[in-house]
Amino acid sequence: MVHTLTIGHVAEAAGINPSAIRYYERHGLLPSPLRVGGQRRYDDSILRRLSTLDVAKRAGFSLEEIRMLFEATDAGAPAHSQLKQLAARKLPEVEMLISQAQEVKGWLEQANNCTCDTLEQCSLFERGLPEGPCGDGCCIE
Amino acid sequence: MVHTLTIGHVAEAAGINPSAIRYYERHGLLPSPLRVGGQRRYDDSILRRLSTLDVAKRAGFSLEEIRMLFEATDAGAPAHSQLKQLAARKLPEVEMLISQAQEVKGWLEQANNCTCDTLEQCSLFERGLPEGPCGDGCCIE
DNA sequence: GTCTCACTTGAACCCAGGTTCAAGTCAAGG
DNA sequence: CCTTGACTTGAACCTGGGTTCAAGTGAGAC
Repeated sequence: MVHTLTIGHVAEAAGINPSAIRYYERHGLLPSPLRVGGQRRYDDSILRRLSTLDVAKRAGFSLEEIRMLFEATDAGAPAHSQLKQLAARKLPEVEMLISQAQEVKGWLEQANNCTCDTLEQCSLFERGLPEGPCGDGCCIE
Repeated sequence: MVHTLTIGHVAEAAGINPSAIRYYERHGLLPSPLRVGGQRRYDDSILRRLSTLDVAKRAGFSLEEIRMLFEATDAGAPAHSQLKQLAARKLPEVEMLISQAQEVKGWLEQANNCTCDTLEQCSLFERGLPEGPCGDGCCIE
């Protein structure tokens, strides 16, 4: 493990912009790397970290949540328990998102059969979709 | 239909902030109301309009899309054809959202069974979720 | 010496959908 | 006349996840 990768190399290998790497570092998602002449130098382990970060992002975790996950496991906490905690928080959110999206899908399919000439007479806009248990507009943007 | 409602009354009746009503008006989603001493005065029809707006928002349309919908139907275009056009654009988006969210849900459920001590060894982060046909992070925020 | 290239930094900007703020106006009530 | 309260406006701010910009630095090639 030699520290030879510049930020540009890492960015290219990970398929992101250098600015994103600096952003992650500033926000505590990546450790401060060695510096050579002021420039960041990385070893291969950064790539695994970035890939983990990417998976976690796509799993719906916010950067703040990922930061806490990294912080805890870096400090020696067992990954599985941290992960379970996060998953337990996220699962209901995702399930809600899915059920809301399915409502919306049903509404859109009905819209495809609409024959109204004006929006005022259209029953699709009568009360429309149920608001969902999480209040207005928090699930579908 | 008398124009007696102030913006505050309308806001209360619709369950939104007066600032939101002004915001909608500025962005062409609501017609410019009568003014009495500079103040906006509305009749009941604004409530139907706001409710339609709300349903459309919850159906996943952006304010810009809703603006175009209102503009077209206010100009006499048949609502059903405008609606179908919008729905045809939105349906694939919503379906994609649902399938992505279901992937995420599956991942989270597996995370609940994880026994790894470190994130590095955890196969959930190996390649993780598929990227989905719409590229990185466009579907689940 | 000087060219170029990749890097460094902090600050400003982007998106949507509003909210909040400061400063001003209007009408009614006392 | 003065206060109070609701309204008016434009401008600035907020969220998250970065990108872009200006100005500067370091190192290697010529």
